Amino acid sequence: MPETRFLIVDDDPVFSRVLARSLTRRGYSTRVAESAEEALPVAIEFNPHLVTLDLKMEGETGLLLLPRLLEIQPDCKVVILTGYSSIATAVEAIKLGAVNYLCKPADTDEILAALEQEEGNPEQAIAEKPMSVNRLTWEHIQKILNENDGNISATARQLGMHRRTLQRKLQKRPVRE
Amino acid sequence: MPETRFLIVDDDPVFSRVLARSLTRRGYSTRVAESAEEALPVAIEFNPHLVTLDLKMEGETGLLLLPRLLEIQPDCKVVILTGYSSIATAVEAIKLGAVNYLCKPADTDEILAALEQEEGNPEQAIAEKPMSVNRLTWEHIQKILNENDGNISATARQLGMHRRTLQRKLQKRPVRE
DNA sequence: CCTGACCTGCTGCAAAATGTCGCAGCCTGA
DNA sequence: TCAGGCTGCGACATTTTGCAGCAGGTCAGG
Repeated sequence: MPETRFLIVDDDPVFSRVLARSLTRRGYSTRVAESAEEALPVAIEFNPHLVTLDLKMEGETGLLLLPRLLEIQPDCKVVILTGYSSIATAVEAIKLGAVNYLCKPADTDEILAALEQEEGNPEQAIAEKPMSVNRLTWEHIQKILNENDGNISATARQLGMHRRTLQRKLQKRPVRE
Repeated sequence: MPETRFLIVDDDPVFSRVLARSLTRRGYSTRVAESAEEALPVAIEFNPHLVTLDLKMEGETGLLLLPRLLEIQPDCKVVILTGYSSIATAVEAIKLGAVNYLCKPADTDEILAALEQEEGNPEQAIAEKPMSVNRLTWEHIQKILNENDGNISATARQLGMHRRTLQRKLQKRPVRE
């Protein structure tokens, strides 16, 4: 079988290494880029079929890289993989052409499944429980932050909360559950 | 100006009515459907330009309705609007062709903004203030509390917050801001 | 009538989150 | 180069929580 080239874009070396090993063992040819800036040239040269892309990285965000990646490699499948997930960025990512959006931690099987999932299946189960207040708050913050292009000060003002507080909230993980 | 037809698909009559009034006041021609089943014939006859679609409804889910709606009206813009949001369904919805995905509670401005976002509308009258986190939280609490017939304990459980905390919050004002 | 299962209000305390100030470094447009 | 806006962060006084309990009330079944 012809090799399948897999590009991992993530600034967490530990995560990247583990994933890369796991993929290599499954027969993929893998490459790792540790930032959006680094990823672009690698993508041009490596010409990957599949990509996992972290959103929150040092420097440029993955959301900016995504369209450029697809411009270069229109056929490659990109799955977003992030620890700071939110509906707002998920919507953005899918609109920009990602084939799926996963929350870390995600194991290799999940990632591959997400990449291979062809068309949307409307079967999705809908959560029976309403969102927790914390979750709702997180989603709202992400959404407004997004609208403000990541400007924390402006977001805090609109949200009627102190910049310091927003800052602290953002450093934490999104609400699990 | 030619009328813009707006279809609201939601099984919460209170919500639908409020939204419909608000939209009518802004010059839209509105119709309401209370279930996915009911929405289809209405859509065929009404031929809407814009749609808000609730995911979790009695009977069929909105996610199943979405593709059929777009089949009938390929040009209409659908925004998903639900209180039971999740990243998984958000991804699905966007893949299936929704232009956006919002978490309830969302006000009329948000909904319209979400619908227009896609249009490459460079204008983007950005400014309407988004809801403050506190207000959002308050609205959400009220809604869940309502669904639970005022049962504080049950509500607290669903909301993932301590009963005592909910209790204290409820004693305070309805959020000044 | 008693009992168990829940709800509700309320008190106290310790832990965690927030509101405030301030400072220094960075950019950016004037 | 300067003014002004953003960002990260430290420190500290306040508030807001999470938790554990207690007493009373309601309701359904035994």
